[in-house]
Amino acid sequence: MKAKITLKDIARELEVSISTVSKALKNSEEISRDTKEKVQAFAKLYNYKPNNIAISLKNKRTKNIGVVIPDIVHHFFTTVIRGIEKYANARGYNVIVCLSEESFDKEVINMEMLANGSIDGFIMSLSSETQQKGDYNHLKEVTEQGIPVVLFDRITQEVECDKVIIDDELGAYRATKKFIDQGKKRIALITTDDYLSVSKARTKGYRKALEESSLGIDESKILKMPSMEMDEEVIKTFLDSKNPDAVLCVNEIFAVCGMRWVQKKGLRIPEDIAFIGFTDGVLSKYANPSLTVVAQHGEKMGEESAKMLIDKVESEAEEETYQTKILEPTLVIRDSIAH
Amino acid sequence: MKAKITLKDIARELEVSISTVSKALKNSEEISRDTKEKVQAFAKLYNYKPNNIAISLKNKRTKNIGVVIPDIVHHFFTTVIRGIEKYANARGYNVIVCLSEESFDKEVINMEMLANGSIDGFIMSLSSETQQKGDYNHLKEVTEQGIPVVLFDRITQEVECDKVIIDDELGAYRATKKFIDQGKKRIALITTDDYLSVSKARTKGYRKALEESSLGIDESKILKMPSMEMDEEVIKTFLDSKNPDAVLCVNEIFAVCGMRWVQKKGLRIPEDIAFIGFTDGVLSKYANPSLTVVAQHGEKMGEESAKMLIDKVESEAEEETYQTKILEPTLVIRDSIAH
DNA sequence: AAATAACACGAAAACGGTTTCGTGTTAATA
DNA sequence: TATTAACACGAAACCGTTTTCGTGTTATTT
Repeated sequence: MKAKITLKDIARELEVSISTVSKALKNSEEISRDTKEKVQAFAKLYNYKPNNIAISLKNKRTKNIGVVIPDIVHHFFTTVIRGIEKYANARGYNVIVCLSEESFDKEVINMEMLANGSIDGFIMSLSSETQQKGDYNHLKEVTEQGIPVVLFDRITQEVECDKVIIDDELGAYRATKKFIDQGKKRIALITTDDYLSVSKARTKGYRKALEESSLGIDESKILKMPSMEMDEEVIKTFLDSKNPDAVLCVNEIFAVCGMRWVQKKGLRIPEDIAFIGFTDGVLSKYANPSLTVVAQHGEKMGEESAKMLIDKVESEAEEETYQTKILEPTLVIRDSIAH
Repeated sequence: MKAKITLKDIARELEVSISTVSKALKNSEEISRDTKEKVQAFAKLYNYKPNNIAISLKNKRTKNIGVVIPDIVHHFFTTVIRGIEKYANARGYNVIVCLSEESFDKEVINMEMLANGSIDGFIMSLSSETQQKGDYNHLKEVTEQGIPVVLFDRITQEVECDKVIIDDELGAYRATKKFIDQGKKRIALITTDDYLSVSKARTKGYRKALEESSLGIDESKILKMPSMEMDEEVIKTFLDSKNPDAVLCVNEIFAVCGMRWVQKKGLRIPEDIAFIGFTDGVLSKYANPSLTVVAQHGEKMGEESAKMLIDKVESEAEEETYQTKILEPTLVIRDSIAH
């Protein structure tokens, strides 16, 4: 086992000072060509690499960014991470991933763990519990400490920071409009409770489209799933009793479950009943029939978030100006609707 | 913006030395009760938290572990990360995720980035390119530097380190056996090229089961997909020409595509043709019909890997003894086979 | 020959902690 | 009263860098 070599080692071996070695390796004008060559050759020979931790301590920059998300086993978040990772890596940053698992406490603990020097900034999406509680003090604390934060997707207006979202309302609006244009009359919505910012926005878009049409809103055709957990029975009962001819779902899973059930009953998709979901994940692509979805462009979202964060981190100026970037959702047409 | 407070700040304010503050906060016996109370109260009031970087530099432990995987948008790897994260977090470690994206170069670069003090150890799964090249010098280098490494799933025998795998051969064997027991006669295999350690093992299990039976092996019934990318046409042609009555697939996607195609042709699943895949992901669960799979227990694998790594990191002893943990795969029976 | 400038390098502080060892003060002992 | 022990704290080294500033040596200028 050959241990890592340090500046001190090189200095001792070459009988020069540590500062000389440091400067020589940085090709400083201060050092003679002879010495520089000697030092650099030696460093290469012994594969010298500066210690990241020491550098971090010195310039108070870790080149790490902390990502706190509710759940990683979720296609959307996974793609966001990929976007973040790719972009951050290209700019020399590493990504520390923490999972809140939809828990307020874990979110707080994770942030505290990272906020003591481990990272230069946060990218995060709020846990459902946090959104329910409406307690954002942990966020306010880190921003007050001068640590930049970028919120994405599940955000709140109560924290002043950069944000990246997709226009969920618009996405739902367009999807619903699509149904209306195709002559669907009994358009249902399967969503979750309103405390999730995204579900709320999607419901709003759904309502808006219906209000603008001659159909109007039938409150009974809106199913609010009590939890994030799947409960197939609830969906089945809902579909059986309301008998919709089109269903908008706030995620893939609700849609796929719904499709499976109505097919079992002998209905044809999309002739008898059409489906549109949210999130362009593997499920939608490989479902039978393949599912039309409102794509959220997670990877793009990750990139944008990372860009905003790193730009802020690296900007000297302490501007107190924050922006919210709104990405446009797009409808990915597949076989679960007519086309 | 209130900046973070340091030991020095407390010392100045309270007119004691830095060492006294440090000791007082650690409840050292050396310090009088009076002073301790005073310091602790002050620290709490100003919400003092030690700087992680400084501590890391001092005791040469970062409490970070580096995870390098080929792809994060892949259910199996995602569950592994979750397992790692949960376990590591419980023991006070953070997880830095790096993506090799199946590229040898990125794998090397990522490891070099992290190996300079940023992490205490690696958990990784080899990129396909690395397995193809058979070049493991980057791994050998870090282990020689004394950085512990745990390889999982996609491993190699050429590097001496701890390993966690599932018994892929056994999984494939059992799945194939299942087909045989159910009276299937034309059992096909859809796999990838052999350079992936897992595909190789699975193929071996498939062969073993057939050899033991009266059926024997029909080489033409083995389809090696040229790349990781999906190519539906290849699968369709294969299924059409070989007309199998059972198909074992090394992942979910091959299986789901196959199912969709044969259903379109009017075949019944599982009566006319049965399917078993690998990886117990969302696809299998929500496919139509739901897919029987060999579950790989990614989360468990992640936990085990994290446990092995952290144990090694924290063990003072420099034992040069490595173990390979083999997890048992289990068959998750769903509607794509008779039961 | 003396003054000045350029050059090449080293000493030391700093980042924020931990830890060893030394020391001045007080209390207990002989 | 002199000696010793216990107590409470501080100085300083250390982790591995970066960076400022000072300085001795040589080369250039007048």
